[in-house]
Amino acid sequence: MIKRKIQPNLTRAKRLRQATHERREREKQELRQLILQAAGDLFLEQGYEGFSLRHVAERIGYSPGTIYLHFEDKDDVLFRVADEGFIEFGQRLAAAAASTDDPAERLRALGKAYIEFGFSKPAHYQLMFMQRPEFLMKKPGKNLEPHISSFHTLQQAVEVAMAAGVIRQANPETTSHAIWATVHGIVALGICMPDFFDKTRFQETIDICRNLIMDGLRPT
Amino acid sequence: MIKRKIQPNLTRAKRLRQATHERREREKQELRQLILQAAGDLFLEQGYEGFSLRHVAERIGYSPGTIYLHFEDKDDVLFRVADEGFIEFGQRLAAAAASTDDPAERLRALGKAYIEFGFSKPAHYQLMFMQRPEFLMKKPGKNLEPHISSFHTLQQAVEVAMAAGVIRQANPETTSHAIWATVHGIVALGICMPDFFDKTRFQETIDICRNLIMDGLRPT
Amino acid sequence: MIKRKIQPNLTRAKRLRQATHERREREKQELRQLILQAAGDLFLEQGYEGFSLRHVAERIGYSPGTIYLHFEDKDDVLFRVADEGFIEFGQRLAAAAASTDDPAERLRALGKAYIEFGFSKPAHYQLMFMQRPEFLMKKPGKNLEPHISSFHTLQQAVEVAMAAGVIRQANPETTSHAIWATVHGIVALGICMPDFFDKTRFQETIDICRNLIMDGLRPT
Amino acid sequence: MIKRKIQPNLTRAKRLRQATHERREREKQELRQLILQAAGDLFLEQGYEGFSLRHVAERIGYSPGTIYLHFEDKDDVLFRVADEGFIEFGQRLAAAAASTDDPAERLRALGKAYIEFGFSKPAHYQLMFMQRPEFLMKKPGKNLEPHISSFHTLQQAVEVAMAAGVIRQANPETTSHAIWATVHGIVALGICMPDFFDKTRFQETIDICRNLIMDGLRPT
DNA sequence: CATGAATGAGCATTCATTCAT
DNA sequence: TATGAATGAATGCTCATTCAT
Repeated sequence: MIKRKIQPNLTRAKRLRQATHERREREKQELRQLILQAAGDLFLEQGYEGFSLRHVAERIGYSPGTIYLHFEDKDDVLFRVADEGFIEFGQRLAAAAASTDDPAERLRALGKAYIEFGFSKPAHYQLMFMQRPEFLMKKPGKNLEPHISSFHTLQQAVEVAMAAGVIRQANPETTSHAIWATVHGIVALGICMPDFFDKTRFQETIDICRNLIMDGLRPT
Repeated sequence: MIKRKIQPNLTRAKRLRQATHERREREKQELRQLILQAAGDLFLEQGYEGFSLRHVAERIGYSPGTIYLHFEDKDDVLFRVADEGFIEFGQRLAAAAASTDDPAERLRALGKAYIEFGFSKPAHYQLMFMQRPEFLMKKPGKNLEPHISSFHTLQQAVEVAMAAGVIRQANPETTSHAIWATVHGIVALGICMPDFFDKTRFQETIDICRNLIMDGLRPT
Repeated sequence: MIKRKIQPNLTRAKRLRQATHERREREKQELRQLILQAAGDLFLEQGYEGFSLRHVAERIGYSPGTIYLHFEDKDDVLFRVADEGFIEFGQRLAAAAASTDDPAERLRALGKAYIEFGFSKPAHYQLMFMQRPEFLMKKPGKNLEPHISSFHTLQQAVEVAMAAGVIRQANPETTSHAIWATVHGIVALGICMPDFFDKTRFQETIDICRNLIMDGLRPT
Repeated sequence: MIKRKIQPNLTRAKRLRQATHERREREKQELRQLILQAAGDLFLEQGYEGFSLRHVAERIGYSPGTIYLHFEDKDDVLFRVADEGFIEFGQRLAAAAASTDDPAERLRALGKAYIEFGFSKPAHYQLMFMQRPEFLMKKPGKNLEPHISSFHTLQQAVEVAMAAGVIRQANPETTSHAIWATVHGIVALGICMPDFFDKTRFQETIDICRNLIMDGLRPT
């Protein structure tokens, strides 16, 4: 009798604890996201130099110490911001690659996706490829793909395009790197010197670059 | 008699003062150069945020205040580092342009010079085109050409090449920008991720990029 | 049963938190006061230019940064010192004005209070009326009276005395200013040149000044 | 023969040396004055805090070190600025005292002169009586009257006025101090809070103060 | 006499990080 | 889990002063 009475109680307590734990976990993740969000914003507004954990904390209404409950240190915050960027970057590239079966079209879609990512998340882009390039090689955690793997999508598309005779035969890796350099150049200049290029003129420059790649790699 | 005696004395004194002045001026310039040199080195080693005037001073064995005898403030030091870069950059491009009369060859020479500059002066390059892009638009002093004028050389070469039918007709400005973006991409990646690209593989990538430009712009 | 048990616990916790919060608040105010106290002392000892936040911090045994947890910046510290002065100043004048109903006596009481304030808080007085006179016009915070309002007490007493025929009819504002100037002169000299006036002689000088005002303003 | 020839030569040389020495002395004094002039101006513009020898030197186009050839240190420069002030102050008071034989009129003239000095040389006045009051007691040099002696003029006028029955019998020293305090109050407020008192209103305040003194001291 | 280079000390301020509560 | 107080180190910059030339 006593058991029966207690057992369900225990179970209920267990469930409660479970639920509490879940809620806490969720809240924790939410705060984590809040921090990363604010960090990205601040980084965009103030640049690498002006970025400080104090400001991030102030912006989200928490004390500076709180951040250390969710991240190891300042560098970890930055790395996680970049990490988010790499995740979205990978998704966008994957989506672009999957959007068509035509090898040439796929290359164009990848370039477009790359550039759109850069301009839609300039803070992340700078962190990922300009300010802290070592983040690219760092594994974000156990059992997680390294950031660099985002580039496999591009290299695979290049290999397919070569096989299909759309672009000339060459080392697929260096060819991918050349394409990467070109789109990176476009994005980097566009982000760093927004005043130098006016919008319509810049789109024209992008178009030329795309032709550069597509025509320049055409089989002879 | 007296005159004869005194005159030479005066002249000698004059010469001495002149010589002293010249020596001082030379020493001053040397220290100025020393500071800029150390600043560039430090910038390269520590990155933009790790860069501080105190470290520069320490490195050259002077007190922090001394730097202010030669430069207005921290930003002035950085700007002068960039300025030096722009001067050499302009000279290298000009030399490349003058090295041949063949329009296509000239374009290749310009690209080569650009890339070589970037890799030989990576600290300067980062400052000029990545960390402080506004330096590009700033005039270094009265009666001095603005930094941006370095690009005229490229644009002129593009115009000549178009006129000669070496590359396809298009807006010369946006075409130049596209070429710039491509070479910038190469240099930027190469500087930021030296570990990612090994040397021989990277030269291959550069070659592909050059072909990209030359073939991609070929008249249809 | 459970409820009864938990409720008191919650309440106790609540009380604890409340108590903690109050203690912290108290400690915070105490440190704030400690800083202001030390700042006043240091200001008095070293003068305006010798005053530095570092010294204040050192004197109270805290690190310089700590001061910034309690005040915005150096100027804020000085302003708050002056602010404290203005508060006490206003209180003393108000008490003096309320101390008697006789208009002439009230004027005398006000002068006495003014002078006593100046000599009891010389650091504050200097800040308020000599070194940073602009503090007089600055409002110390939202919904708080501006410092200048401390003078209304004097002007009102002057108006009352005029109405009562104790002092001659004239513009009450300029008359107040003249009285202010006289007492300010006494205090300023007394503070700045403590060695010049010995105590008993100085009290005599003060007496003469009081007579100056009371007799000099007597209706003709 | 030889002697006759040489003697005049020597004399001429002597004269030349003498003349040179005089010119140098004159130039030296001129530079000294230039420094003091610039120091006063700078002090007026920038206040006590903002005053620096570097700025003085820069303003007159000399190097900072040069000032040390003419003054002992920063404090000496300030003292000499004050010294100049005391000299002019004494002269103005003396002139005012000599301007009339009427004892009452003389007191009025002295007050007027004091106030006019304060407002015509506010930088000097502040240094002399507010920022560095210890300068008042310091002797400017051997065989030179101490600054404080400027006040004898006032005290003598007070004694004469008392003897003539224009003001009431009392200790002449403390009576002088009371007068001093009143005019100092006027000048100090007028200098420190120029925005607080508008011009015409302030003249009225001055008038009241004069009446305060003249009427307040009238024999009973 | 005057310079100009140099110093060393000092200051206001910011920040990443720690830790008791 | 979160706070908030505190620190210690760092930074850009200014200045009085010295000294060889």
